[in-house]
Amino acid sequence: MRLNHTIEKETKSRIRIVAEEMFATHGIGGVTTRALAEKAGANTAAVNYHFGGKDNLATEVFRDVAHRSTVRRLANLDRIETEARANNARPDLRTVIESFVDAYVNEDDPRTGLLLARLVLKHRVDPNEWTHAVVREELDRVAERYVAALADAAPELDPAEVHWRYHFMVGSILMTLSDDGPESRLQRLSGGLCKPADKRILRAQLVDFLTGAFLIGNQAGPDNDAYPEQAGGRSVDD
Amino acid sequence: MRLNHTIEKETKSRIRIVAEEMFATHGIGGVTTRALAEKAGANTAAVNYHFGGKDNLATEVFRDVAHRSTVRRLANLDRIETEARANNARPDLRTVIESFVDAYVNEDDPRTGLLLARLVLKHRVDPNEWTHAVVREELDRVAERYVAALADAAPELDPAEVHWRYHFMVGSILMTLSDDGPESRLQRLSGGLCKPADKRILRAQLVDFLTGAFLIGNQAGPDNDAYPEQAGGRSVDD
DNA sequence: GTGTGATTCAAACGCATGTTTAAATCAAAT
DNA sequence: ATTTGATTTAAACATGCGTTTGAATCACAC
Repeated sequence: MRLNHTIEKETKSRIRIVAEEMFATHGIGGVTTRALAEKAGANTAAVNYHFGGKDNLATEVFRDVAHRSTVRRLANLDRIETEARANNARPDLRTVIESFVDAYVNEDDPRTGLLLARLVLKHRVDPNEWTHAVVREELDRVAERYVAALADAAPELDPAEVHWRYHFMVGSILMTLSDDGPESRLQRLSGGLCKPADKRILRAQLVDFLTGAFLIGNQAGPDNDAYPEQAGGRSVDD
Repeated sequence: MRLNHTIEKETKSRIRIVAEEMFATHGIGGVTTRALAEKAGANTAAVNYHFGGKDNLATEVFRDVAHRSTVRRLANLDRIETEARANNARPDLRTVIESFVDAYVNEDDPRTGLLLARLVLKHRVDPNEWTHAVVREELDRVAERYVAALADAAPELDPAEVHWRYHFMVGSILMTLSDDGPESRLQRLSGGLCKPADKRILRAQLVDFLTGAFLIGNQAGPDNDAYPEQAGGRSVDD
């Protein structure tokens, strides 16, 4: 085995670090083996030599990111629930939501949330062997625990409603995170009023939005089902 | 010019129809020229002959879908606002949201919403010349009009907040639509409790969720900023 | 029928990308 | 110095894709 104790880091480590950085910046599909190797100062073949292929590298990177976020969120939930039990109270809805959002939107570590968004969006747009594996094996646990916590914090909602709203919540968070950068649609349409890059404000806005969304009291208005008409009037036979 | 009045439709039309169908089913990146041509009973070269390339075909299909939905939504908004003015009242928040959701989630035409979701998600995951053009030229108008209508219907929110929440709303709708099919994460995690394929229920759930999300009354809880700690204990110094 | 322009077709092209190969290089052990 | 096994390298390979080509075919006008 090579024991290079010189200044330069091991090639494998450099590739791993550059990969995470590039996946966050350019998205998963936007990173080629060649560009990645070049930026890491390594040969193209080194990626396959050390990781056994691009997919394995991506799996490793995203499994790690997902795992870190999962551990942190489960710990947060544990703390919140323990604290609530100590007070003989239900966990506070806003607190639960805040802790969830915090894992994605955070001034200190904007990359983790962005990477998670990239992962899940890629899994949605074109699912994969490895995206499937990472999502199931790393993210499912968090979802289940949070659904339970939300059900506990919002006891007026029945179980199905909690599931629906949890997924709506994830959707709004992920789509907003993927709207980062100077090309941001939100920033453009708001005429610069909203800056998604400011994670502090983004987080506050998300928490306000989502807390309201989980509160009950949305009795159907008088004219529900007011939009049955459809463009072109297609029939319902497909 | 060829004037084929026989039973079989023109090749161009067949390609166009099959393209829309396949884009909805497999996503934009999941459709190859070859597969498309085969399913349309045409030669691979026919796609380029009739449309001048895959991108042009996609542009045409999605511009059309986006345009139809835009026209319909603007008409709906007009009607709502006219009706409100006639009653000397603000437009009803729930009604506005309902009309927005309706364009994406509808029992009669599930494909339009799915296609719109595919378009915007593709634009997010890897933006393009043509996705950019279609989004800007067909969807921006709707966004602006709806932001205005929502601001009118929820006067307690200041303009920036309305923009934020509009984009959160779009996010939850699109992510949910892209979670269709038997592989649905929502369906799996809810143990079959939620069926995204049932557009009727999906729409009702979305409207409930979003109406709550646009209501004010989310004063920050007692322990706001309760999650400054970050994995590794980073500080909040930016 | 013949000519004409539009359309269809099988085949090939060009390109980008992930991967493999086989030789060269390196660091450490002997 | 030699050997050894790990690593690095340039180059080639394999594949999937959108696209182009040039000949064949078709519907129609004359």
